[in-house]
Amino acid sequence: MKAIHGATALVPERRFVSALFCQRLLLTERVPKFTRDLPEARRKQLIEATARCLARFGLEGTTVRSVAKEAGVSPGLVRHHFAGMRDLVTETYRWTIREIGAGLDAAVARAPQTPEGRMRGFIDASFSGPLLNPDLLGVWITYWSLVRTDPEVHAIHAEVYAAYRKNLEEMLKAIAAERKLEFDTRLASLAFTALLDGLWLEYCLDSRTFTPTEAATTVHDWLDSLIAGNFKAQRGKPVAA
Amino acid sequence: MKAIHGATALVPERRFVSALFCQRLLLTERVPKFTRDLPEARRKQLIEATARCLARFGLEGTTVRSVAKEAGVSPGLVRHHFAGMRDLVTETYRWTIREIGAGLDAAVARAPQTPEGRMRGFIDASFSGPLLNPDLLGVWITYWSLVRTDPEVHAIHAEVYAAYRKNLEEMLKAIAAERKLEFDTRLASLAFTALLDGLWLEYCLDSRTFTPTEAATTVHDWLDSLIAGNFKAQRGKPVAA
DNA sequence: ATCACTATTGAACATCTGTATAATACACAA
DNA sequence: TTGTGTATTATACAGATGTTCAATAGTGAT
Repeated sequence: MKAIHGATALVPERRFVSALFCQRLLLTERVPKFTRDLPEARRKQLIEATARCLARFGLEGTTVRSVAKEAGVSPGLVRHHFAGMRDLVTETYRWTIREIGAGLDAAVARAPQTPEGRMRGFIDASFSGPLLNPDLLGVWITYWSLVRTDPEVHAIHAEVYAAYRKNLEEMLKAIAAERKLEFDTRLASLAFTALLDGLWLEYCLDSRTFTPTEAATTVHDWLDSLIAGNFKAQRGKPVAA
Repeated sequence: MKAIHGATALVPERRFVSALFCQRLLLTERVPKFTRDLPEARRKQLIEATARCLARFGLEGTTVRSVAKEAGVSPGLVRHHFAGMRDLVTETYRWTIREIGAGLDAAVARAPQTPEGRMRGFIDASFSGPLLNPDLLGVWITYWSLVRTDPEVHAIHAEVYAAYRKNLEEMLKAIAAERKLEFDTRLASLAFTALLDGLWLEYCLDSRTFTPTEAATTVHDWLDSLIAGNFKAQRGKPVAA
């Protein structure tokens, strides 16, 4: 389906006019029509512009022209720095993953360095800061869509998500060892991520339903229950008819 | 971004050749180039074709032509039965919601008619049958995308999801009354839906990570814990630093 | 200053999109 | 069989899309 952009104006048409710029004008110096940038810096600008477009318009509304407009450059530049739109979106995927992962890792590192402390830091970080930005869901939905369509993105997803859950499983194992608990850490990490992601998804879809604090409380309570020894999932337990 | 369709062939080009058709040919009767259908029937065919396209190609790959091809009709027919692509996709949204809702309601009705029995029937139905079809996620992702973009779809979502959770909250209240438990049913239904939806999402994204049985077991265990009195979420409880 | 490099632009291209519309022909009634 | 309504087709159209490419002009080196 063709994209239906909302309002026409996406980004201020005029370039940013700095003091230096005005000074140049007064001194009748040459006014540059554009500024050159190192490829690395320009790539980052384009990636961030792509993320903003994905958040606002979804994959269908993220085009060479909308990204270029958002970044304040000409459409041709996109193809100069990336192999194509497909490449640009995939790179934006990788970039977003790294950003979020780094943020979570930092939160865990800041938390009290006990097994439980790290886990609780992870929970709180999941419902605060940049992860609570509903726009992030717009970007993430695109990735889910691509995970289903694009084999390359699917491979990236499988790898990243396995590491994500393995990391959590290690934390849960540490808690189990510390508290001398016995439970299936694989299923526990599965339940934990499902609860966390489900709450995050629902909050981003409609933030009026509950507060981030309530979401965090819900997961903390789940962890309380786990620590109290109430998690008893066993692999292969038959489902009630 | 423009859609990148996979293989060229989406649907068999040749129409279905029935025995009756061959008989007509042998008898040198007139061979109809197309068959007429009641608008209602044709609308349903187009809606189902749209759902298949959404599942395979996502929103960007679902076009007037791909839907028409999938349904085995000419592109013009789409506009004859629907106001436009936007209308067709929205109707497909409504249709999918009704299908799933009816399936879940039927499963609940088949279950043992006790508060707990209905709840467990709901859980099992969520991880069996048509809901386990990973293609459904492809359709659902489209809706999430539209919920963020289209105010009309957002309104539908808010309404449907509120009813969905209210229904679950009623079931939880019945359990609480039966077992004489005291817990915040709103937060409990929130946690339940988050756990359920999170597991469903992850399974559809990568079905090799765990089995549907394990997913159902996880939710059943959560319910066990609730019934055992371990759910103690209170509204406004401060989050641990 | 001048030069060389290349980041950047802007327009052109074929293709795909949703929509509009005239022509067609199926199915049913008389 | 003939006539009628309309479901259905086929084509046309303007606009949007990804990509290509020659021309331009910043920017640092000389």
